[in-house]
Amino acid sequence: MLLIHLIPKGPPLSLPIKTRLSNALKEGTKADKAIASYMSGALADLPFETAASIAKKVGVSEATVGRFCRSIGYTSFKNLKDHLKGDIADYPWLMSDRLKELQKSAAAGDAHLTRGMELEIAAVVSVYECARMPEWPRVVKRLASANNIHVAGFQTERGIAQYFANQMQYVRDGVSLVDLAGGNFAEVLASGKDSCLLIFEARRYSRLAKVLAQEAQATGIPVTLVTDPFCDWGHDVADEVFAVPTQFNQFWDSTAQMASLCNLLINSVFMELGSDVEDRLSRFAELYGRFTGHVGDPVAQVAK
Amino acid sequence: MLLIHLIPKGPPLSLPIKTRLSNALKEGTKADKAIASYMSGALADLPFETAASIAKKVGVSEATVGRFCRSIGYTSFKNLKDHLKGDIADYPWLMSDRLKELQKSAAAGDAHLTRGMELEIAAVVSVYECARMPEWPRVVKRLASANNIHVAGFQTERGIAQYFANQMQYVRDGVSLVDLAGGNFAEVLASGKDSCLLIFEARRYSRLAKVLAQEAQATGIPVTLVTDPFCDWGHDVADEVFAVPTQFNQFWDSTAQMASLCNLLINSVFMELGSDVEDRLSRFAELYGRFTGHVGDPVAQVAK
DNA sequence: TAAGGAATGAAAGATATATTTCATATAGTC
DNA sequence: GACTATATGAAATATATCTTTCATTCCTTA
Repeated sequence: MLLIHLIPKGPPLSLPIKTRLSNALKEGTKADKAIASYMSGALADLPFETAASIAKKVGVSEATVGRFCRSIGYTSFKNLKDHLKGDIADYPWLMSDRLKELQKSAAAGDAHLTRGMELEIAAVVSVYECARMPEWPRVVKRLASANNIHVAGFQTERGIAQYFANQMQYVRDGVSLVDLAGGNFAEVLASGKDSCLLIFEARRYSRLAKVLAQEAQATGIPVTLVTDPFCDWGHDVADEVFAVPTQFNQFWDSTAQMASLCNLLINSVFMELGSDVEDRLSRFAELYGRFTGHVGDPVAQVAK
Repeated sequence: MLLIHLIPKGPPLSLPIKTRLSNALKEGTKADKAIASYMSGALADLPFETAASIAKKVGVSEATVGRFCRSIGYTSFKNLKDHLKGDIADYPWLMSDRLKELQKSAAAGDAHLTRGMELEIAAVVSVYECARMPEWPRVVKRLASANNIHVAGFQTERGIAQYFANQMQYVRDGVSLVDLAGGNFAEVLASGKDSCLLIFEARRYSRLAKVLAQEAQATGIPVTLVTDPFCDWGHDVADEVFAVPTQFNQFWDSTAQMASLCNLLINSVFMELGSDVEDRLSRFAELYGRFTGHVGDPVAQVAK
């Protein structure tokens, strides 16, 4: 990168922005690549960004963003945005445009897929409805205060359970993923008074989930169940049941949106714990070193 | 119009912008109407405009544009632009009563949450856009035909990787989750010519993902990377990169929507494999007995 | 058509955003 | 490993953008 400012350096004439970005992706400096990479991945968001907001996200300085824009041929970030408008005028920024675009291409190919997307969006809405249910705060309080949290998921839901457990472990101690290695659920059932259990279940693949819930409840451990809308036994064996839609026009059910619920739940617990958890995250940050300096990681987020 | 500034006057919270504009078009003052009219006609250009630029076009003063925005419920023109991003609410299938209900209760409680939901919905759209990218069919073909599929995810993404692997295992043979137990990636790198690698990564928490990708590519194994939009090294070490949004107004990033991409990918592979996989699933169904008779499980779905 | 209230624009003030400078860090070269 | 050139970030500066104040205009209504 040159030091002479003010003069756009890059490809002098109007190449499309995408081309410029992918050139920078190959030839640029480290920071350049980072910026170019983010920009090309989030083209649709660019109009809403500022040099500073991008800088923060990719972890470089505001100045560098400005310099980068000059290095690929614009005079400034603002200038880049201006060109964005005309340069690829048909690129959709507005969600409604993006949806139209998808529907258009669906007409050619598979409308099936677009219908699936609509269902999946509806599922997201459902998930956020869960967060407004009267039992939600109760679950959150329990997950924040209990001594032990056991998280269970079998078959295809094991991944979801693990996802939840892994993240929750950042937020608090005493979170464990229920393991079947021992052949029974001793770890859960013997874990003392102040424990609770969160089960992810769907498709009735696994009888285990029901058995576990029953036994836990018999032992006096509160049970929260995240399942699909077809589960008929949930309310009998769980203190709270959250139903997440799973049918999105795909060849079989998808429990993907349970992951969204996971994060929502974790976020609520984080809020509940308040500053306690911040200390914890700072300690983690030191531990891992590599956390620092990136927005979007716990420390940076908590700090703000 | 009131003279009290600072307090947004209009419909208190999250009605779609179009609705607000058309209300203003009926009820507003002369200047309001002019602005509303221009804005609704040029929604797609708004991100590039400033209060001043609109003022000039419409023939009012800068101040009036600001006041107008406040009168329809935003705190400023900039605030209006912010809401434009990810504003999906005027899509008929989203105008479900449930969504309206949520938005209403958002007025009472946390608009924050509803805003997060909108962002998450936008992420779903992004995911489905991935499925229309030119590299998508290539990845699908590879995942359908390769001898071995290695799936990797570290730290918080391990759960996602597991989720994908577990489901993919129903669809085809030779799917394995990369394990770090051995301390290296021998299992992947020594797995022969016809292998491929799918990595879930985010937040730069894990250097491992990059190392793995590099080594795999050096060995001639095709690498597909699913990551967040902030990954700056993806394009260097992966044959295909899919960026999934991760920031939903929560205290840290959420990679939940990667799970949605997982299912989409699995579904595509299923389609690619066609009837082969149906046989496989039937065999599974017999094996597990308990599958049968339930809507939403593989057999029932495939049958229909 | 005069009076009062609301709406508006001009300009000053406040804030946000971008650029430049300069000191430091980094990468490449011998 | 020292030298050079480039790249980078922090802080200062400049610029753009938005908000507020206040005087004026416009509208309504008696």
